[in-house]
Amino acid sequence: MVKLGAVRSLHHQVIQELGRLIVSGELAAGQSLPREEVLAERMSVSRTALREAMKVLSAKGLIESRQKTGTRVREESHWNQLDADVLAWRCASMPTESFVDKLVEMREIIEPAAAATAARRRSTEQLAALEAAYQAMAAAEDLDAWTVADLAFHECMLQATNNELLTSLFSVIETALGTYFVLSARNSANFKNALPQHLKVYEAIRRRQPEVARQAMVKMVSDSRSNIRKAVRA
Amino acid sequence: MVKLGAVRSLHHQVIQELGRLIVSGELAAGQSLPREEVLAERMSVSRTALREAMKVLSAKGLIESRQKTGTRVREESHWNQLDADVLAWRCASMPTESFVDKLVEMREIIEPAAAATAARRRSTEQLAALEAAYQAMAAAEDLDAWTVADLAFHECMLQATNNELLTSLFSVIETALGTYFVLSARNSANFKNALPQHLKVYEAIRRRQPEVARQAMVKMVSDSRSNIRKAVRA
DNA sequence: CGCCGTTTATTTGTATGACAAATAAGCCAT
DNA sequence: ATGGCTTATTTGTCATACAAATAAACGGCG
Repeated sequence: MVKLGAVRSLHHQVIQELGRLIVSGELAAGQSLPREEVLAERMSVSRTALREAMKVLSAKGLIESRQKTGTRVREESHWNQLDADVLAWRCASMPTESFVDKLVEMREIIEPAAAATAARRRSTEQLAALEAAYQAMAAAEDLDAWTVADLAFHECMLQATNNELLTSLFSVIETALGTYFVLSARNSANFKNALPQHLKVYEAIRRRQPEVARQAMVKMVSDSRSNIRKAVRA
Repeated sequence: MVKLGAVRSLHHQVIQELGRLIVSGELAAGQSLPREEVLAERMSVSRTALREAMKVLSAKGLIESRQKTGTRVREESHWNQLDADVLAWRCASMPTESFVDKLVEMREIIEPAAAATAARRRSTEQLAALEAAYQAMAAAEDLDAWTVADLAFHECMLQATNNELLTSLFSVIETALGTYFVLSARNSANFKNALPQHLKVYEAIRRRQPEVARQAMVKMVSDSRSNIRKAVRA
C-alpha cells in the first residue's frame, strides 16, 4: 500500500515532510515557519516547489500564509481532519490507543447505519456485487485473499447506500484503520471467524431488512474492535 | 458567509473557477485540460499561479497530471467528497433535492450518535458551554441571534464527544446544509419551535443518559428535515 | 509485414530572478 | 502619547529557461 521507493515528485515530498512535522506536533500550532526563501534552501528545493507544497498544506488547513507576517501553523481545530493525508500523518505519529478508539468509534457509528440504508436502497446489481464479494470471502484460502474480499464486501455495501458521502467517509476511515488491520490480521490464526456475520449482513440486505442488517453490523464491528485493540496493545 | 467581494488571491480564484467547472460537470471526467501554458493564458494568469491552483485541485482528487500526457479530470469516485470546497461546489451546482437528502441523511446518522456519545463523555466545562448556548437560544429575540446560538449549541455538543473526527465531519455537513438552512429559516415565522427539543437533548446530556439523548436528537433532526425539504422545494 | 528497440517531440516538473502588493513596524510631527 | 506617514519585509505573481518523463513516431531487423 505505502509506496516506499516511489518518490512521486519534489513538492510531493515536501508536502509529506512538512505535513508530518505539523501533525506530529514537532511544529507546534501558532509557530511561524521560516520565510519561503530560507525554508526552500533548508529543504534543498526551489521556492517554486516549496510554494506548490505550501498551497496544498494550506488547503488542508494546516498552515496559513499572509504577506509580511509570514506562514504560521494553524490550530488543530482548523485542520481537515478527514483528509486522507492528515489522517495518515496522525496514524503515523500517534499510534496511541486513543486515536484508534476514535477511528473505531466512527466506524461503529457509520457502518451499522450504512448497512441499514443499504438494506433499504440497494439495487439488484449492487446486491449481486455484494454477493460476489461474500463468495470470494468464503472461497478465500489464505489471509491476503480474504483481506481483499473483505474490503470489497464493505466497499460494495457502502456503494449500495447510494450516498457517495457515506462511501467516501468510510473509505477514509477504513484506510486509516488499515494501518492497524494489517497487524491484527497477522496474529489471528483462523481469519475466517467473521464469515458467518458477513452472511447475516448480506442476507438482511438481500431481504431488505434494515434493522436486522444494522444489528448484525453492530455485532460485527464490536467484535472486530476488540481484535484491533488487542493488536494495537501488542 | 460567502465572501463575494473578497478576492483572496489569483490562484484562489483559479481554484474556485476550475473546481466549480469540474464539480458541475462542465468539464467531464476523463476529459483532458489544455496544457498549462495555454490554460494559463486563457485564464489570464501566469503558469506559476495556475500550477499552484492545480496542485490544490489535485490534492482534492479532482484532477491528475502526468508528464507528456497532460492533466485530466478524474472520476467522481476519486474526489474528496468531504472536502469543504468540493461540497460547496456541489451545493452550488446541484441544488436538487437528491443532494440535500444525502446531506440530511448524513446528519441523521451523525447527530444522534454524537448526542449519545456526548452524554457519555462530556466534561463539566463542556456541559457548561452547552448550557450557555441553550440559554442564548432561549434569550434570542430575532432570527439571526437564534441561528448563531443554534449553531453554537450543535458545535458544543460535538466538541463534547471528544472526538475531533466527529466534530470535523459534522461541521462540514453543517456548512453544506447552511446554504439551504438560510432559506428554510427565512420562511418560518416562529423560529423558536425547536427550543423544547434542544432542552431535552441538553438535559439528557447533563444527566448522562445516552439513549435519551439519542432519541431526542433523532426527533429534532427528523423535524428539521421536513422543514428543509419544504424550503428546498419552494 | 510485423515486432521491438531507439529517437524525438511534447508536456509537466523544477529552478531562478525579478517585481508587485500588502502590511507590520518603526518614524515623525503634532 | 497619538495619529498619520514611511519603510522594510514577506508573500504573491510573472517570465524564462531547462530537466525529466514518456507517448508517439521512426527505423532497423527478423
